[in-house]
Amino acid sequence: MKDVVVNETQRRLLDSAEELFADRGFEAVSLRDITQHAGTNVASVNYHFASKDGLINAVVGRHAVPIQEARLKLLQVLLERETSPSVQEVVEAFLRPLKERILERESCRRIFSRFLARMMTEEAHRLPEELLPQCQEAAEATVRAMMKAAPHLSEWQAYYRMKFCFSVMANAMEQDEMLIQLSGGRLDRESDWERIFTEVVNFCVGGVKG
Amino acid sequence: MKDVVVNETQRRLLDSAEELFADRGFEAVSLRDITQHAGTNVASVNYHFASKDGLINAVVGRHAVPIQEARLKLLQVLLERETSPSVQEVVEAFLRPLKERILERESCRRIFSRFLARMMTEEAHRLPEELLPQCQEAAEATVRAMMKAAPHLSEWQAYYRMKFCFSVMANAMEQDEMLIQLSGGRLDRESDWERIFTEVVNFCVGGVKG
DNA sequence: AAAAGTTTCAAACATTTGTTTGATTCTTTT
DNA sequence: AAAAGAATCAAACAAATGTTTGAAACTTTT
Repeated sequence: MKDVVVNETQRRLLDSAEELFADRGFEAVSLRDITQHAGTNVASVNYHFASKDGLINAVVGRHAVPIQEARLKLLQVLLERETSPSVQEVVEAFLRPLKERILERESCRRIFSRFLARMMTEEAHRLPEELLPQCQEAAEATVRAMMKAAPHLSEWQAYYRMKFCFSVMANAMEQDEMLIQLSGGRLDRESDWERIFTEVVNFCVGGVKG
Repeated sequence: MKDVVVNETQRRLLDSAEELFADRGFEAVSLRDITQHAGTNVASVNYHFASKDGLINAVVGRHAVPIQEARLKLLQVLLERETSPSVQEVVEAFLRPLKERILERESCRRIFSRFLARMMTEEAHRLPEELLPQCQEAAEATVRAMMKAAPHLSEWQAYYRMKFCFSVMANAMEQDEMLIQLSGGRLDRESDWERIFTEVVNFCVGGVKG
């Protein structure tokens, strides 16, 4: 996963793709939409990223890589500390890096939300190989930290609860469109991300302690 | 949402579609795949369900309608009772009907998981109109019951926590493919649904109490 | 049994999509 | 400045998809 962008065209393609994907979803955006927005030729995507899938993975990777790095760093601090971490600390180490990134770049929220959903709509629910090792590493660290914080959990339980935490976070990242629709207008569009994140953490901490 | 299937062809189409969609996802399955599997003509889908989307909604609706009915019935019992329900009771009323249905018909699990993900990959994250009123009704009842069980929650919080519960349930319903991949084989394929559901409820109860 | 209706069917339609090609321009190396 | 390599481009490719059509077969009503 080399995230070094050597070429200006590559950067423009990534930026355009990110913007359009975030807005309309991966399938709804054609290569022609992207290249037009980026002011390049249709062939440029295949030249620089091998395929549309390659482009999607690159767009996601640009966020995922630094997030996973930050996540791992925070978790390692907790793991190397002599005193056991609290559940709250583990959950925050797991979720904060994603939250921070979203604060910096709003499109990251919608890209991730769409990317995760996309994994589920496809035939097999699999992470792209380029991202897998880092994800595994972070997942293992999270599980280890979680078991240190809540020793009553089995490894199986810890994996599932990590997954649950991630589910909550992922779904919280979605446009709240659906919640507005479901509440029939009782909920307005005014939910700021900071406030939602607090709810996410509270829910997950409660859940992990379960 | 008329779920009365008058026609034999309609039933065959729904059954075939459900099987194939569950296996491969909505996009990956073509109308030709479905009609071939059902032994009907390509045009039959458009004749009986107006469009592929109509077919998808009908497949989902066949499960969603009875689930929402059961959910509402359970919640109404809790709401009409003089003593306040416990959080556990509310969470179970909310999640059990879905779980039971999945036990009866396994494909329901994968269909729902895929359907929800599909909503998120699409341009706007919206429920189909046919399903909306029932979903709203059940959502409102859930929120009311949840606020009765945990009076410290605001309406805003209750809506979000309901959403979180649903997220956890929905993601738990996925193939655990991803978790196996993430754990690098430490988790085997042996996670039975009953056990997972218990975890889901525990997590959600902890989360709602938060 | 004729008429009206519903349902089925083979075939065609109309687009759209990601991808490849092969020539051309630009950049770097020798 | 010549040669080699990298990047861009217009155009064509190839294949799949949901949808429509209009006639034929079947069912129900009169």
